[in-house]
Amino acid sequence: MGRNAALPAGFERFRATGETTPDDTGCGVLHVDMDAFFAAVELRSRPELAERPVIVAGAGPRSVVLSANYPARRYGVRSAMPVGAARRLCPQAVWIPPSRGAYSEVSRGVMAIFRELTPLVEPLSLDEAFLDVSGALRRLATTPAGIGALIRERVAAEHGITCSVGVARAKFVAKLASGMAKPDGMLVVPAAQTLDFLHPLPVSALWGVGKKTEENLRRHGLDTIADVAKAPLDRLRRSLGSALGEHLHALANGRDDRAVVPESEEKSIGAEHTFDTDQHDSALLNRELLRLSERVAATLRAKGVRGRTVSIKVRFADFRTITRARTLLSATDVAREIHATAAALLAEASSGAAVRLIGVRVEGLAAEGAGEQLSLEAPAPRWREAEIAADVARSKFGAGAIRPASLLSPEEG
DNA sequence: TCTGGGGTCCTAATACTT
DNA sequence: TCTGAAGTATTAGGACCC
Repeated sequence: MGRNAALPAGFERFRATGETTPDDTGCGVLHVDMDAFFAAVELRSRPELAERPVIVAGAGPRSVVLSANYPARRYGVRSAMPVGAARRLCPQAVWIPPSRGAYSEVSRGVMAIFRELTPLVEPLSLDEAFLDVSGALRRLATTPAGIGALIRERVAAEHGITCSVGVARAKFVAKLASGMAKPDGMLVVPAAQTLDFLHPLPVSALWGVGKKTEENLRRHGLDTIADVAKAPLDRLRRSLGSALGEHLHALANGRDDRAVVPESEEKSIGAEHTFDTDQHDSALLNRELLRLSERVAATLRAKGVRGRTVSIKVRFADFRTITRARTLLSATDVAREIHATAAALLAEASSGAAVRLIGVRVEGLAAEGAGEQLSLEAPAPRWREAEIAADVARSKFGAGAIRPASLLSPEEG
């Protein structure tokens, strides 16, 4: 998926083909990105649809497009587009509901291929990853572009989907390159030509520049990456804040020494739900809060972590969004506790306005048992044991096997 | 067009501690 | 006891990513 920039004029020289490959000396970073990932996985079992526009999206009236194959994209369909808009652009498309388990499985297989080649694999999502291959070149007796070509062959042969690869000296350049290589291609940006590659591109190509920052930069007369590179650092700091200003200035000048980091600990775990129609009923909102708390708690327990801060998110009918958070005395992975805190936060924040979306998140995560603190509050172990028993039952008999009694109890409203 | 669900990071204001 | 400064934690909101 990712951001797809069409290959600008003159950039064909960076493309690696069967015949020619640009100089990849010192280009230790690969970015690999599956092409139209969810749609591609679905098409493996329905190859007769390959030439037709195919859209993967949920069924709800407020769903958005999760993935669209290239025939659908020719009609202007993009991921994250509301389904209504996609249907108007391409009424003849074939619609497929998402099958998340299948995507996770293919993702695991693809990541396993990467890890056979180098231990330095940093997944960014199910369908893309950075690889640092600089330490693997001698062992594999090849070049970075050689590894990229090998990955493309193996992913296609073993998983029946295509991917695109960017090869560069720095992470964000590799990421840009893979986006421009799409679909089913590979771009190599020679280290010495990094600035030639970057500078003609619009500021929106920079990783971290979205709609707002692009508007801000353009308001200041900065349209291309070259403009940002030449702008005085102080001016960027003033208009963007010090962190973003310094970051973008460095990127525009080709400086990005962020390493490829294989393992990173999760900072938060959450769940949220958008209602098909806006809701006023506080009892219904509270029941949804409990359902989401159950999901979050189950995920926390499955990952062996607990969190100290519970936050809720409420999006009203007019799309105004608020968040409220409360930090507990000790970390928890118990749905009862998460829900009690979330419900209190909702009661304090609620104005009776119609609610479009509600969400629960637990932050400040630490491994189970790490730095545990004695709590003076009523002990939660009983609830925790009950919830763990429910985890076990669900894993044996399916997700619907256990309905939390508390979902139905009158005291919950 | 009418905007999902999972996250991360940054900033600014405020609260708390020393 | 009051006051201020400085450092840290918490909270809220926003931008961004896939």
